[in-house]
Amino acid sequence: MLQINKLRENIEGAIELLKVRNKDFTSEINGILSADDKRKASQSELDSVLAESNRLSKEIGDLFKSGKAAEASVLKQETVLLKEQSHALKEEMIEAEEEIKRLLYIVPNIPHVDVPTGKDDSDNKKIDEEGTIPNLHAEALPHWEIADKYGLIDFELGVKISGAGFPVYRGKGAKLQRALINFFLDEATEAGYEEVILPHLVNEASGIATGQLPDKEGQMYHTEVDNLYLIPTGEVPITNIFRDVIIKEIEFSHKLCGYTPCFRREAGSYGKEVRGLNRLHQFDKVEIVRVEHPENSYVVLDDMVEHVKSLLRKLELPFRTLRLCGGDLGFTAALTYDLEVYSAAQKRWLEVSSISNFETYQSNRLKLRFKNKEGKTQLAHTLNGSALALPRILAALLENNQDEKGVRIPEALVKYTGFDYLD
RNA sequence: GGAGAGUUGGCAGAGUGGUCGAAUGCGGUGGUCUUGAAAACCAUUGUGCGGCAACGUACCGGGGGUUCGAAUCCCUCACUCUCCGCCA
Repeated sequence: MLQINKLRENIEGAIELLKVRNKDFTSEINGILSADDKRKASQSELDSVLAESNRLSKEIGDLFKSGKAAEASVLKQETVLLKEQSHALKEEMIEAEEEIKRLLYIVPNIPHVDVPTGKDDSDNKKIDEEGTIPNLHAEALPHWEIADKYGLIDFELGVKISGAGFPVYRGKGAKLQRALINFFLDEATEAGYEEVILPHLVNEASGIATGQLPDKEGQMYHTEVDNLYLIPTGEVPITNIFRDVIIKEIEFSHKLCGYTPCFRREAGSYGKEVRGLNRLHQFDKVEIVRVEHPENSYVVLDDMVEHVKSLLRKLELPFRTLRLCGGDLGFTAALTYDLEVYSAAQKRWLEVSSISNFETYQSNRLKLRFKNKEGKTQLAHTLNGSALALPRILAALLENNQDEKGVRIPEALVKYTGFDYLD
């Protein structure tokens, strides 16, 4: 959520930048500011009432000790009124605080100046494109048919065990999956990220801190009995490592990576968009997360994009980089780059990574701070990205590398798979 | 799942209802001493909110209550630990 004090420094500027999201937040922001004024006013008043009441309590204590019970009970009368006042003021203050919170939860992050205008994903700005799109032979198949033909994935079996969107990987398909996970983790570790293995179910506080709750409750699977949520992305447990943490400035930067399965309800998805591996309820992903000094975070964002690009190059996949436009930018992000690979048989670009700088939007909810040079606590910047999400990578690998007899495994993966060709 | 114990500042660990934001030790930071370091000694060292500041106020797991006054008493929830049971 946004920082009220920062907002005050440039109210018009914030409203202007938010317009890139195709919505006017003037009334919400004014609401926040006036509720904050109200909060301050009632708190000041409350503080002085409490100060008076504390003073009286001390006096009463002293009087009792010196045996002046009669005088003490006179003072007691006075505290009754103060108590009533303080209750009323506290209620006022809490009311204002709740209003602030309610509004802060519905105002998204302020987009970076570089965020292009646009309505939806068709307006995302292409930054670059690399690799060559393969010319497939006449009988080229989409990945779900390849997966079926060579016994790599059994979608029907997944339906039997769980339901649609829960594929079963078998044999070399499973091995390939594990190879990709190991490859991504090794590459991230090589790049200086510390690997972590974390819980796949998280509590409510974690969901709130990274912004999935309360706004996107319907996206997550929820276990009623224990009140835990299945993670929709590794971002949630990894970033929550830093909840309620004050780090020392010299401890920048933190670089973490982790493999997790991701669980998404994807309510409302249907049709060819969700065919095969395109959209699943459970999928595997390696996530990279960074906690950075505000001065460095945009350099770091580029560095993360570079890392992901290097993975795609090693996998020999054609890809393009997009800067998300205001209409497509996630709620909590200030700037996001998407990387898409070309899936040659489907003739579609598939999003395989989304890399974002959240600036202080997430850290404000996380209470993730650092001590700056003046010794003051200040919010750190958080960033994360997929490096990478597996299913669509697999889809592109299968489709792009197929020939009449089978599928070629890219060189970089062979030491992980132990085979270089699927047939 | 059953029985019991506990939750205090970065950590360890005191705390009779008022003088407790909280002893003490360790750690951290600054300094003295030293060629340098260690040791020793001195000082300092939680977070939020309001305030230019002085200062005020809140926070001793969360929430509620009793009281003029709660870290301390009561209720409730969560979590942790120990023993027993079950179990990969």
